[in-house]
Amino acid sequence: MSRSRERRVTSVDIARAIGVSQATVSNTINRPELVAEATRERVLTAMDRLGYVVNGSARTLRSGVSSTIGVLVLDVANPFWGDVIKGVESVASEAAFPLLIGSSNEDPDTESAALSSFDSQTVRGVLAAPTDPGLRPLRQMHARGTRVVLLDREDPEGVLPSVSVDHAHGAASAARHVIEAGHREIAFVNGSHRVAWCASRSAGVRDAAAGADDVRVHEIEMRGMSAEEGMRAVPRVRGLAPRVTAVLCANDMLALGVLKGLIAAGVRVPDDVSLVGYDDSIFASMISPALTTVRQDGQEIGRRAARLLLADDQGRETTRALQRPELVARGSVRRLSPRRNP
Amino acid sequence: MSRSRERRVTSVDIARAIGVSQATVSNTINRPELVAEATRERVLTAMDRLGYVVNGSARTLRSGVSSTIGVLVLDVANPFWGDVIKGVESVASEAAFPLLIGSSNEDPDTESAALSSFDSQTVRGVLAAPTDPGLRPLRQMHARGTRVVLLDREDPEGVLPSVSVDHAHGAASAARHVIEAGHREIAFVNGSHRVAWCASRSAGVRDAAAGADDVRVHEIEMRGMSAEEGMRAVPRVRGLAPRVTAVLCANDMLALGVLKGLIAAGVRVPDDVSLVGYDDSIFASMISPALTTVRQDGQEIGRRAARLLLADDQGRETTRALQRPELVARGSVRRLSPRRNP
DNA sequence: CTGAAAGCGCTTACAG
DNA sequence: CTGAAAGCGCTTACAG
Repeated sequence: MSRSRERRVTSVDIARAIGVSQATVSNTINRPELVAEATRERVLTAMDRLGYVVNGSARTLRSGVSSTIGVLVLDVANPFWGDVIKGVESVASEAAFPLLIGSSNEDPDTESAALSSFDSQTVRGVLAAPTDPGLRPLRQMHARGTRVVLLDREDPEGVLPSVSVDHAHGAASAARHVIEAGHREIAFVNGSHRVAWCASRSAGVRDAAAGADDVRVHEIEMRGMSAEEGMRAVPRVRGLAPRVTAVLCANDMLALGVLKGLIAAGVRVPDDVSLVGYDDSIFASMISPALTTVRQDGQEIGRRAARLLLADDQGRETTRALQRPELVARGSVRRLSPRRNP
Repeated sequence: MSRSRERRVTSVDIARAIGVSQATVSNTINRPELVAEATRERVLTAMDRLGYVVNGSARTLRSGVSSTIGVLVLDVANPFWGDVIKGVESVASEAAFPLLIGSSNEDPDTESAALSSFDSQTVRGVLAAPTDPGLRPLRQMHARGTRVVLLDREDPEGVLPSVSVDHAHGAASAARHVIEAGHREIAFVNGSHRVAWCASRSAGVRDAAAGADDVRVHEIEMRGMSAEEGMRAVPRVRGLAPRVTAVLCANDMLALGVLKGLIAAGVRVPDDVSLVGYDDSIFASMISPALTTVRQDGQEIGRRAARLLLADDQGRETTRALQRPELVARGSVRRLSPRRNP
């Protein structure tokens, strides 16, 4: 009835209740092998009966380490990052490590605010997909002894470990797929090059094009990577048509927008123009035509990053994990010419 | 070079550096109006120069309150919950309140583990979408003085505040839409009734059916609510056919699976069978046919819940916010007969 | 195997 | 307006 906020029960309460010292209570939690079986039983029973839950702040303050992990993503509402978080969560919760979440929305100020908030919680480690190209705040935390693992991005200076994706490889495989199908004039609807992986994907596409004859890539750099931005890209794509016969996109959302815009303009996919996305989002196989795309496994990235963070050794061998995205061929690409090599 | 984990700078370091007391440092952070302008300046400058960041554990331990908010969702990887988290995050980050995230995956044990982890962090409050129908752990936390706001669910006993969605209303509007279009034999592919809102939606569908003549609802209760489960439901739906002319689903993912299964079986949507989803997921407008569905705004739920949690008063008036989902009519429902009322 | 004591870094009355 | 002191709830050597 009353909103009596009863005082929380502490380790002293437990100790008093059964006539042992506070140290013994602490030991049965943290070093049970030091405590006699009978004593341990009594402590455990009392903790259960009184509803004891350890005060994490006191523990962290005293021991100097906490078990919470900070995760900084670009956008919590984006399903890819949701998958990454879920992957992290699955390994962290096994070890009973709480997760602190921040979303930078690609704003460096928001990012550094989130990181310094992690810092003041003295997190055990940070998993971060940084926006700030300089990685300054992360390097500082690392220098101060906090473990850091970069997500979906490598450290150019090679000091911070990372779990990233070979974006250039993924984008190149999309480009090769389309070139293989006989396309020669290709548009690439990309996000801003200030986003590291957009730049990598651009490089991948260009590499693939350079490795083939007569291929030309027309890159269109958009501000965002939403379906709306994809629709906005369509007039520019059509300005390039009819020469352009294939459109590559930096993600499935852009591809969705391009598809919608193309259909609205009476352009048929893949009959008139072929289309390739990136992400293999949940809907990619469901739209019509089914979208050819490139898959990267967000949960796996999250799991590997969390394991890397929690590994005792963090040896340099495993320190730069690189996932290879794979092409998922579906119905949105049309073969233009017979294979050149029979 | 060296992995020297330099000791973190503390408020004592700041105090010593400029010859003031620790209390003055603390005051310039927490009660700046008590500190002379000149002193304040010196403290601030020193903090900046030395790279001071407050130790949250010490602060929480001493003051007895922390600012971190625990958020417990059913599944971080589900876009709806991603939206909710984003909404929470947007108001929490304004107030510089860190977010602790837990994902129960609808398992009561995982849920109570996450909650007790929140508990030991002495969170300022908890936003939770509980799986445990008894709400026991949440009531305990509430009794102990922790603020609790239920997400997407009401407290039957009326003591815990909540921000929920009128699921019955949403489901009823989907059913009415289809009845209005002339359908009389309706399948409802639902999740488990142990999930509170699945039960509510079931009630809403039945209510709508009861309000019309000759309408029969065949509910199919699945274990999960993924696209895979939706595909698995198709044989059972077809067992009901050809009588059934419309299929309602508890979410868009199920609808997606049903759609896929139906197409694979050569059933045309909406020509042979009409289909309605729930959520208005990002892909709903993009699939073919565009999915008629019911929209609930996850970000708004998150924002309202966070505001409710942080409100100083938490008066009883605003304490049970209820969002009304709205029907989004698109192409997946076919009108069977002319309107009955001209 | 158990206990007494110190101390982590803050905030908060309380004096002055 | 500023400082000295206590204390939040733990963990951790250290004695015994």
